[in-house]
Amino acid sequence: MRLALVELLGDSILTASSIDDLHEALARAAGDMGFDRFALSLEIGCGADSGASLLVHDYPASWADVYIGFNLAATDPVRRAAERSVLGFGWQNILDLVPMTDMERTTFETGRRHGLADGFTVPRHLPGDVIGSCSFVTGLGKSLPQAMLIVAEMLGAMAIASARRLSGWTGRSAHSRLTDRQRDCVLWAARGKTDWEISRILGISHETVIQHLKDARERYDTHKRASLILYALYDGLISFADIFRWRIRH
Amino acid sequence: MRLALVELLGDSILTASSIDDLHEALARAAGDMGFDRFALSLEIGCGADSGASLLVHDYPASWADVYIGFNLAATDPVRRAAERSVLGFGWQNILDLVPMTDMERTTFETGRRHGLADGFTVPRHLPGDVIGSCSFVTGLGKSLPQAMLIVAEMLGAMAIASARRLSGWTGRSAHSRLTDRQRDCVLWAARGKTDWEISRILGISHETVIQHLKDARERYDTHKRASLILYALYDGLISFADIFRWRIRH
DNA sequence: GCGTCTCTCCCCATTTCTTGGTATGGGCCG
DNA sequence: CGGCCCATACCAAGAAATGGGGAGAGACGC
Repeated sequence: MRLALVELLGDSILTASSIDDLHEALARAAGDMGFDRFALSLEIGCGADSGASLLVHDYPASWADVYIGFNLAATDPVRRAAERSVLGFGWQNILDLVPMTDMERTTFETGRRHGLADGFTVPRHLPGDVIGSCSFVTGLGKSLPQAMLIVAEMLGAMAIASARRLSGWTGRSAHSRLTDRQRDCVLWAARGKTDWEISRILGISHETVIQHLKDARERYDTHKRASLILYALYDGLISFADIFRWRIRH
Repeated sequence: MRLALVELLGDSILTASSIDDLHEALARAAGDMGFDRFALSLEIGCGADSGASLLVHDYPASWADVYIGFNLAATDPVRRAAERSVLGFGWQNILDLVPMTDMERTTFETGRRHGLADGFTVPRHLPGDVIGSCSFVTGLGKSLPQAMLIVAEMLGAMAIASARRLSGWTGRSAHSRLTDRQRDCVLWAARGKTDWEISRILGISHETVIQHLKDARERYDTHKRASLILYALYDGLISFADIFRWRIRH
C-alpha cells in the first residue's frame, strides 16, 4: 500500500538525526519507489549568522563535480522550474512551466549523458527562508514510476523539512533580537517609509524613530538600513506578508 | 484506501473549472476526510505588484464577516505560522513554529468560539508569485483525523495549485524584471555596499551605479533602495543565499 | 534606416540616512 | 537601593541616497 510507504519512509526521513541519516533514508526511499537516484538541495537563510546551502545526493561524482565546479545551477532548467511550481513536476513537463534557453538545454542534456535520464522534482519555498527542491531520478532506458509520483511528492517535502531542521534553522522564534518598538520601526522601514513618516505613523517623535533604528542597527551590527531589514526578515521578526499585505488593503 | 482518496478528490480539485467548482470539490474533500470545514486563501502577486487576494471557504458567515471586517488576518497566528512552515501543521503545534502575541491569541480564541476548534493548515509559497494556504477544520468537541492529515497535505497543495490556475495569474516574473547590470547593482546593494563601493566592485563609475539603481527603482515603481531590494528578493532575482553566502567565503 | 533597449557616463539640488553625542522617566530584578 | 533595559526626545555634522536633467556607443529587430 503506497500510503503506508509514505508513512514508513517518511518517518525515517523526518526523524533523521544527521545529514548522513537523511542521505541513507532518501536513498532507500528512492529505491523503494522505483527511482535510481535522488538529490536534495536547500538554500538556507543565513541572516546575521553564517549559513550555507545544503546538497545531499547520490548523483554520479562525475556529474556532481561538473555541476558544482562550473556552477551549473545557474543554468539548470530543473532548478528554475522548481522556482515556479507549487507541485512536484516531471522533467518532461518542464517546458510547461518555464521556457528553456540554449544554455539550459545544454545543461539538461549534459545531465542526461551522465545518467540522469528523467526525474521528478518536488519544490518547496519559504519566502525569506528556504528555497529547496528534492529530485528523484531514473537512469537511462527507464521511465518514471507514475504511480509513485504522489508518494515522491510527499517524501520530497518531508525531506526538505527534515533537511531544514537538520541545517540548524530553529525558527528563532525564541528570542527576538529587537525590542517591540525597534521591530515596529524596522517593519515600517521595510514598507518603504522614511524615518519621519514612521514617526507620524507610530505617533512618536522623528528623533525617537532615528534612535530606535540606530539601536536596531547596532544589535545586528550593521550600518545600513537595508541590511537591518534583511536581517530582521531572516530572523522572522518581520515577514514578506507583513511587508506586502499591508499594501493590499490600503 | 486513502491514496485512492487523494487521487479521486485530487482530480476533482485539480480539474475544477471555476471557483464554485473548487468550493464544491473542497467541501466534499473536507467532509470525506473527516473535517467539518475548509478555507483556502491565496495572496496573488504580493511582491512588487499589489495583487488580488482570493478566499474560498465555508466558514460560518459570522466569523468570516468579523475576520474580513476587522482585518484579523494581520493578527492571525495561523497565517504567520503558514509563512514559516514547509509542511502542513496542526493548529495545536503553532507555537512550535511561531510565538504568539496577545493579539494573535485573541484572534485564535475568537475563531474557536465561532466553531473553528482545531485545524490542519497546508501552506505553499512561490517567490514573487503567491502565498497560499489551505486549512481543513474540525468543529468543537472533535479532534483532527490524524490518519487523514497526509491526505489533507496533498489535497491542500492541489487546491492551492488549482486556485492559482483559476485566478488567471500568469506569473509576471517569468522573465527577469531587471537587466543584468541592474541586478548586479541590486545584489551588491543588498549586501550592504554603498553606490560608490559597488562602482569599485563592478569596475564602473559611481554615476553609472547610481543610474542602474535609479532605473531599477523605476522598474519596480519604488523610491526606496530597501524596497527595491525586497522586491528583487521576493521575486527571486536575488536570494538570501546570494546575499549572504558571499560573506561566508570572503 | 529607425526605433528600442542596454550600458555607460556626467552635473546639480535636495532629501534621507547615519553617526556622534546627551538626557529623562519607568519598569524590573537582584 | 543600584544597575540594567526600554522608550522617549533632542542636536549637529557628515555620508549616502534620491530625483531631475542630459548624452553617446553598441546591439537587435523590423
